[in-house]
Amino acid sequence: MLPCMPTAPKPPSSLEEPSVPAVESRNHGEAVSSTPPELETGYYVRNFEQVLDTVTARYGDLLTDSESAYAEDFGGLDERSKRLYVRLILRRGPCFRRDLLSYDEIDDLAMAAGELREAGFLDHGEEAGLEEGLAVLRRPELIELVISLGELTAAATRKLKRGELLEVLLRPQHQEETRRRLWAEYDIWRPLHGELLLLYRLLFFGNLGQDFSEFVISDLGIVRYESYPLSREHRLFQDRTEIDQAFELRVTRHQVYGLLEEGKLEDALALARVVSDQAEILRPVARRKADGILIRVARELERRGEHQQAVELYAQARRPPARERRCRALEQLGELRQALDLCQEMAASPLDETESGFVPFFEHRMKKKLGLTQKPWKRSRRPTLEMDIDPPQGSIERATLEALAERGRRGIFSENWLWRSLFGLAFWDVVFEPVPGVFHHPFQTGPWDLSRPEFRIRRRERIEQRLDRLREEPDLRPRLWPVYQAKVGIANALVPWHPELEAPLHFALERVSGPTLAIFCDRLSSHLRRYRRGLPDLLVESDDSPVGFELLEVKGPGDQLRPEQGAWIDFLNRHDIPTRILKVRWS
DNA sequence: ACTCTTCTAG
DNA sequence: TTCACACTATCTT
DNA sequence: GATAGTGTGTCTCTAGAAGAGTAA
Ligand SMILES: [Mn+2]
Ligand SMILES: [Mn+2]
Repeated sequence: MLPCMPTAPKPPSSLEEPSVPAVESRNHGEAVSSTPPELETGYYVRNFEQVLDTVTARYGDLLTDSESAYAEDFGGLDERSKRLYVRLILRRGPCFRRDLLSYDEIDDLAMAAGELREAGFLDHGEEAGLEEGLAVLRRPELIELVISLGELTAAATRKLKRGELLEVLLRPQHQEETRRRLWAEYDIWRPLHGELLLLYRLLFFGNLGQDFSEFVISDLGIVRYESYPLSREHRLFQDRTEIDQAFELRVTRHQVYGLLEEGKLEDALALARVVSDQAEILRPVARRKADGILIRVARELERRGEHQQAVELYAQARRPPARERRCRALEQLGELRQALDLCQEMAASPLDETESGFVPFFEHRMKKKLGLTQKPWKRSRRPTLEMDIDPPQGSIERATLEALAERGRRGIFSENWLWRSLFGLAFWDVVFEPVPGVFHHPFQTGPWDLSRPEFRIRRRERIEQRLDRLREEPDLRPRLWPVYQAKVGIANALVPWHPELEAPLHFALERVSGPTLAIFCDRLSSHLRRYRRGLPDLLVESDDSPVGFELLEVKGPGDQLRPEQGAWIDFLNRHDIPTRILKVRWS
């Protein structure tokens, strides 16, 4: 791990604006924003406070005293101290060297630090681990420190890398002296309560993948979010238990991944067992997270040949591929009967296409091994086309597209993005409809339930109506093009806006009819997470197709069809949208 | 002096 | 800070 | 052909500063 940069880059000296601003179309060339992006001084404090205030207002009754005090005490600081605290707590740290800190907009760092220390928002980091403290030093200073310990000569340290220098300093016999010298020679500052802020972030965003930079990139127009009314009366977390579970699960996941990285499977397993014990009582969203941890650890157990333990963890996880993996692990254990039973359970109610695709052959294999059948396994056949192609230069899909074009068949690389985009455009207003409880903060690219079956269920009427409309409209352009024009550039989980996608989108809009699109949207809207994968690679013109085009899933040598892909191919053919596998051979 | 990586700020 | 897809290696048939 | 493991790009921004590593 590399050190945090101990420096605080100066704000860029204001560059001279050219008197005649160059005409630059940023943001995908939508209307030129006339406002030169500029943020007021201390903008980051305002954003910070907005998060604290929102969370306090929405979750105040569920917060502990110390959690509430965090926001309240912060509010009591003066502006200077707030700025310093936010500057530091938002950086990687966790420790900083006083001599390398400098912010133009904070006039008196010492005074700010003094107040922060008094209010319990800053310390000298002596409690921090030595490793974290040492992270504030650059390589030359580490060398100096190593030499001062008398362990190595200057010459001997020359070639050592940063990590090796740290290793020397962290040796048990040197730790005490290293620690003493580090804190004697450097004034180290460490902002406190990062863990409380993490909780506030989780409550504000509902995840930890988003952070304060959302405010900035949004204010600057770098990312444009759709505007929708927030549901203030609906909380993402219903009670304290739910908050704790969500938070704990994220912490645990982080720990588990770290442990597995270090090869400490036993410790990871211990954590996984704790998760496993409480998996039953988790609500769906938390349950998914828990399942992810269980599956990850169980997978590692499988690799080590610990199939029995893997089976136990898989048994507590719901989401795919937990059952498939459990079947395979049971097979390894020789528990063929159990494997078959589980497999038939899956057959009765598959959770996704990996499950329904797995069931047939595995069931057959178990029956064969149990002596319940003799028949050989026959794979289901799908319409297939073969083609010889020259060079594998670039992607095989592109090469195939060119080869088809040479034969007078124009097409585009469509895969998942095209159909998701068309779905997103055709249902834009439905997606952003303010259904209660699905919009919690201003930086969402879609409603909270977009990927789940609830999306369809909760908007049943409107979705059915829209599908009916589509079924009446041969030409999609009058409906979708205006949406495209109006919304281009606005962040939407369904719609990527790369400029180079515009041409293929046009190509598709000229050829895909409303009734055809309705077939895709019907399926996608019913359970996006389940159906967003596996769509065929190419959309190609076709004269003898009832819909004017056909879809092709390109398969090179050594690439085989995945269950989700097979499921889409079968589905589309059932609905009279010609879809084939195109096997490519090198000529 | 060079490339590569990480981090920050807006 | 994931997820979907493809490629490669290895073993089995 | 089945399976596991790995690599790639990814609409969750991006220019620029500075450090690390390397080589001459
Ligand atoms: Mn593909
Ligand atoms: Mn393909």
